[in-house]
Amino acid sequence: MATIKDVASLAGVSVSTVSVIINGKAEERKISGQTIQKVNSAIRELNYQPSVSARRLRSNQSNVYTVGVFWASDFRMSLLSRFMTGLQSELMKLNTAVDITICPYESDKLKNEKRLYSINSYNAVIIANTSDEDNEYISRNPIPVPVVLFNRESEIYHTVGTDNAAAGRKAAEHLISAGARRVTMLCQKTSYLAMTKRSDAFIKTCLENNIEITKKDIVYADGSIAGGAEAGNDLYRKYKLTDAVYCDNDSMAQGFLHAMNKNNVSVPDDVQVIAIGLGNYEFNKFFNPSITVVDVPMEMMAAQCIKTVTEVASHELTAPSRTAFESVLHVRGTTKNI
Amino acid sequence: MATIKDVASLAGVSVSTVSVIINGKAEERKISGQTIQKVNSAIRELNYQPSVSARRLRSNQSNVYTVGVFWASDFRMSLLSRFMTGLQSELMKLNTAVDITICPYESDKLKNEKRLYSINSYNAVIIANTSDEDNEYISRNPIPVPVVLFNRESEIYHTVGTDNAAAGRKAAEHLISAGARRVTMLCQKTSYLAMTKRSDAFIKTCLENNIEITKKDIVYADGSIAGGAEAGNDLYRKYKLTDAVYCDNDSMAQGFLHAMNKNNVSVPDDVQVIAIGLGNYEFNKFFNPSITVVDVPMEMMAAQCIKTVTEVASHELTAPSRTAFESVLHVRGTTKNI
DNA sequence: CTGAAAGCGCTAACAG
DNA sequence: CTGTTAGCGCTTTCAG
Repeated sequence: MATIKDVASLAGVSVSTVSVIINGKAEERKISGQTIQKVNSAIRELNYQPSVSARRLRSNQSNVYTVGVFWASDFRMSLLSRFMTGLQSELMKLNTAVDITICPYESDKLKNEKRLYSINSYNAVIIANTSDEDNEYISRNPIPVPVVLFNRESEIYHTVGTDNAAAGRKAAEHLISAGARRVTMLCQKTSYLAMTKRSDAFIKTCLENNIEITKKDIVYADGSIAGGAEAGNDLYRKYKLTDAVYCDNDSMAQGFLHAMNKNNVSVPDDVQVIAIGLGNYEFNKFFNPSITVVDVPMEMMAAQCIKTVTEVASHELTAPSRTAFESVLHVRGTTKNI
Repeated sequence: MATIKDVASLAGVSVSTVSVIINGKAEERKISGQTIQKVNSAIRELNYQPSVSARRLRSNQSNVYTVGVFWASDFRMSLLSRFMTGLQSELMKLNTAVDITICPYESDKLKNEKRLYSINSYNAVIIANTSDEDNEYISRNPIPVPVVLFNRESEIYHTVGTDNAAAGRKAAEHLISAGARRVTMLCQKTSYLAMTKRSDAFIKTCLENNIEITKKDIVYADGSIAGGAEAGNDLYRKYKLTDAVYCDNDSMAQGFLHAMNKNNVSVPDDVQVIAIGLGNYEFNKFFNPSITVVDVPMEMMAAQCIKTVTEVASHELTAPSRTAFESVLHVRGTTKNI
């Protein structure tokens, strides 16, 4: 990367002249047109980019606290909005400037993110959506800046999450109280801790109520809306529809409901549906039919991430902390009200 | 903001000692436990934060290009995902490291964003969702770093957008070809250029086809799903439902459709609905009923923002450029197929 | 075991 | 009209 010095020497002038020109003060300082020309062509030739770091440092405004948010770049991108909304609400309460840099990463490839393992990138990082493999990696290879892990568990990092087991249990309890007898689980292909916890609790609660869930009752799909629709169509075609379906996320539920609608399967009369609410609250509430969810309070969790980050920054927090928020059941149109 | 120097003098040691300790090399360098204690308590007392700028500068291996994305912090936050997906797809093609910092701002208050008017914050900025007022402000007060304006117009900045007028026209043409005779427009309360362009073209096209749209045919709502639902319920209660409704965004359409569903109004038999597709493509496709939209290619536009930014950076672009992508009509279940 | 000092890229005060 | 230079906060090499 070319520096201002390189530009200066190529143009045959001093650095300050270059600086003056770059910052649009050429007129004011009466730099000759010729010099401006020389400098500009040097800039172009070297493809010079001013260094923001140097400028920030110099301008003493260097104390912007910079947080990197590592977020999976797949279909979970659609959950980013809700997270950012939560972050923002908390950031507004702060009187310090905080820069939020989004670092999308490929699932299972968190190890390739050099910015995670450099002290030169961010003051702190928030890591979300880690797969089991990613989690394993970061637990073995400590990250050199403060970390808040989102909805996962860790021995060495701060965590902010929800009571995933309770969420699975709540979903099962509601389905059972609504009269479900045979249940199908719609899960995401790629396994991660939060899902495992929910699923285990769901299965356990069902079993306690004499509903057995075996391998064949679990369907794996892409975690997207399209994935849910595909699974729904598939179950319908193969006459495998049970009287209740648990979806490990709301996107799949939306797709599933679309498939039911297309196939004239009545919800909740023929099939009841409950989902874990990860996406936009309104999407579920206003879907046709409106979807019963155990909502994960993403905004509160996001806000807590910022709180934790600032507490760490102010050295109030030393040992890894864990904060969990309760998920909340919203009974709506896809389950029966008995 | 305390610096490493302050820490050093409070602890009564040298800067380098502090640095060594901070970076976990105390063992390696055999710093005495006592010194470590002194330094750590000084750090805590002064609430010391290492400056990322200084670190980045020093370790000039990471001369990261930093782009600020200014995005309205209201309900449009839900559109951020789609934008980020587009950005990311383009960033991955690059071989340079680019940091994307999200700067949420309050609509009409862009003028308060100091980071926009400082050369010390970002190498370039992308500005989205500007209200008319915001646009007016930034056109009068030139921003000192390269700017790409998203889906707006400007004399002085680069713009990336869509053919808004064409989008409005396409929506009208489709509605007309589907047999609409009396049309209601559902628009957002806060006016902004893209909406105005679409609306004007929509109205004009209707008029050309002998459908007159007067003030009373235009309903203003909050641009959210809830806003659309409220407007839908309101129209129903007041017997003001026409045979076709144009929604200036898909969120409002979803809410509107929910209201229709609740009130047992059949879509598209009783009311046809078409929307401008700003949000997630899948949400509209898999909604019940699936929604006919004129889709704004947000991902492509986002990708182009990055392209433009890099072209500006490499000095290929000098005069303000404008790039526009075509919106595309997806005929689905909320309009009749005649 | 600890400190002095150079230098990352940039801007601005001051000097010619 | 243009150049010299100090210094922003930090890390690291080299000397004690």
